[in-house]
Amino acid sequence: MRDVAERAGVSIATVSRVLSGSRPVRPDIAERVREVSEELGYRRNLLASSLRRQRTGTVGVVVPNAGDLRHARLVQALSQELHQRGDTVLMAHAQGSPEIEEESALRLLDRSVDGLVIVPCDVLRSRGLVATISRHVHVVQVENDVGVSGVDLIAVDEGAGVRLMLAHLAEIGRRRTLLVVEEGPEAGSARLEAYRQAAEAGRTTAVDEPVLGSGGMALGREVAERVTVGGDRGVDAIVCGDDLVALGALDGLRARSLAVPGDVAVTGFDDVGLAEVASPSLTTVHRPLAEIAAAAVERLEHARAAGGGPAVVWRLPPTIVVRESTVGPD
Amino acid sequence: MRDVAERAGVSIATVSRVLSGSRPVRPDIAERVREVSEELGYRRNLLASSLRRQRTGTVGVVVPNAGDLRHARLVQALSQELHQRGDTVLMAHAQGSPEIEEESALRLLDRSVDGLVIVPCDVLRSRGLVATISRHVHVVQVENDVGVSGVDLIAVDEGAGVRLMLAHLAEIGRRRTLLVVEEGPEAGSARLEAYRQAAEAGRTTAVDEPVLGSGGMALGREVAERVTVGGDRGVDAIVCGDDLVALGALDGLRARSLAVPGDVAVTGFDDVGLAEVASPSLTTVHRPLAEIAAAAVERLEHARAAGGGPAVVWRLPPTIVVRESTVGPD
DNA sequence: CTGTTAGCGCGTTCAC
DNA sequence: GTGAACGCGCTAACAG
Repeated sequence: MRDVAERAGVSIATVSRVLSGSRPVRPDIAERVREVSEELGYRRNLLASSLRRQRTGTVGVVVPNAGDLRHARLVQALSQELHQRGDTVLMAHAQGSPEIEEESALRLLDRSVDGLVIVPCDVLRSRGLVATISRHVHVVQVENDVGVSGVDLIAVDEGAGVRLMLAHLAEIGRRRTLLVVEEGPEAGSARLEAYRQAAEAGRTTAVDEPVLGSGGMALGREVAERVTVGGDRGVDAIVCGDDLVALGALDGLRARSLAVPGDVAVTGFDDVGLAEVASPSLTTVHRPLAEIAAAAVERLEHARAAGGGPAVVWRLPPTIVVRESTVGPD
Repeated sequence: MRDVAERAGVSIATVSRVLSGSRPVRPDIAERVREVSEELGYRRNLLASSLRRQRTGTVGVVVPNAGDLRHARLVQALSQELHQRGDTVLMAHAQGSPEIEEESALRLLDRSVDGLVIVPCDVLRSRGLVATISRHVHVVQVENDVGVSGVDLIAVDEGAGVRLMLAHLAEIGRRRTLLVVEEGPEAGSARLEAYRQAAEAGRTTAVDEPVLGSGGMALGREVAERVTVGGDRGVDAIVCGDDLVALGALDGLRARSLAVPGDVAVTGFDDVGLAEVASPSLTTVHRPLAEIAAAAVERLEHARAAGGGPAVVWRLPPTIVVRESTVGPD
């Protein structure tokens, strides 16, 4: 920076002002400074800048598992959004372990991130971590709520997703449904609740008790292999808690030579890459990751500008994507 | 840090030495310092440390598209590997555009990353960027080679993958193969070449000219719909350039009510999540992402320790994962 | 082994 | 509008 200042015949402070745009500088002089720094290939050292300004222009992103498509897409959306605002992403992934999550998150803190968005990997065991870091930096939780007061939460409105799907099914004359969701305190219960309410309100008919289980694809396959399909007592649509389970269901039905959606419709949840490559492609609830990312960044921006303010809880409405598994040729 | 020094009755330098472990300190004193800093909840400011040491403990990772499963898994593997070494990941994704890639990478440079691993998004148009950044920091390219001398390259040995797959097929009596790959200067040609050589050497029979095309799933579906299967002139295995194409092939064959692998086997390439959820599950070439990540990190470590040294080109051998689409029940 | 001091490269007070 | 000097928090070099 000294070199640039000398070559441009100005002081080092002027160079700083031109390059950071922190204060007005005479246009001709500014132009000259820019030329010289271009010429010398000079770039300011953001480390020094950050140290001085107490702001780094970096945001920490912590996800349970970076290799999972859902989180990968979220990171992508966040990264894109942050890039636009001139920020850089410091990424960490918990590898499914609260211990690693904690260590990673603290490391990001040590690097003085301006904000942190985290998908807590365990609703219970991540709680202390979120409480701690939220005392140092603005934190926004995504998806999972660990229940620390004063911390933002951005999630999708799971209940709305279920209602949307049931409405679609009702519209195409499928009211004899079976719900299959993965167990877990997280999103499953909200969906279950919404489903039960819909059944009580008569917007769908719960042919059987909802199936709770685990095992991803295997769960769906298993259910599909034993469910009674068609007729007065049978099911005409299997509503799955995520796309992977739905894939399993498709597989199980195929093994029985049942047609989808001819004999029975199948629906998923997430729409993060699996649904469109399934065969038949899956009608599914689309998780609005771009909107989630935008909302998270908006909250960080807000905190930066307005300081504190009360925490918010935003449940964003998902949309539904209709594909072959409910209205297809079969 | 001053506070800690005072409370522990030592100098600020001693605190630094204890916490960074840069020099031996008397054990009792060290213990006391650690206690005090724990007590005060003190954590050293890595920004200041980095500024002083000219090393940040961060590594930049640039991928074409963070939402793509292949790159997501790579980032995951890298992140894991780097976490172990105590490093943090600064992530950027190019969103498919060389311009954004360039801007992102330069930003990472401005943040003084210790090293950079990049999957160049365009073999031609990313060249200048790689040349530029490699003058400032140790760069390791992954997958795509932009052809700048002196820059490491870690990739998978595509030819070996094809040979492995053809050997497996031959072993189960499938020699009448058809190759279907996506066009592109990148990996496709290496596979094509390996295939042709195998055909000439009589290790497989190319029933027809290899199909080059684009469109992912649609490409595979289209080929499957028109290919002649079985008999003296037909195909008994479709070898696809990636799992998505293979998925399309499965779909196309299903539409014709042909059994996989009964009537014809299908194989993929990548094994990053799609192959195991396909139905039937896909026999595929496994891209060794963990090994690639480990190799990349090893190179960075090497550069850190040994300084320069000549650049390396490592083509890692893939493995083959046998699933239902070649040896299944059908 | 420990303390003192200088300075990493900037942004920001102040005076002018 | 511009320049000089201080300090962000830490580590490296030296002296003790």
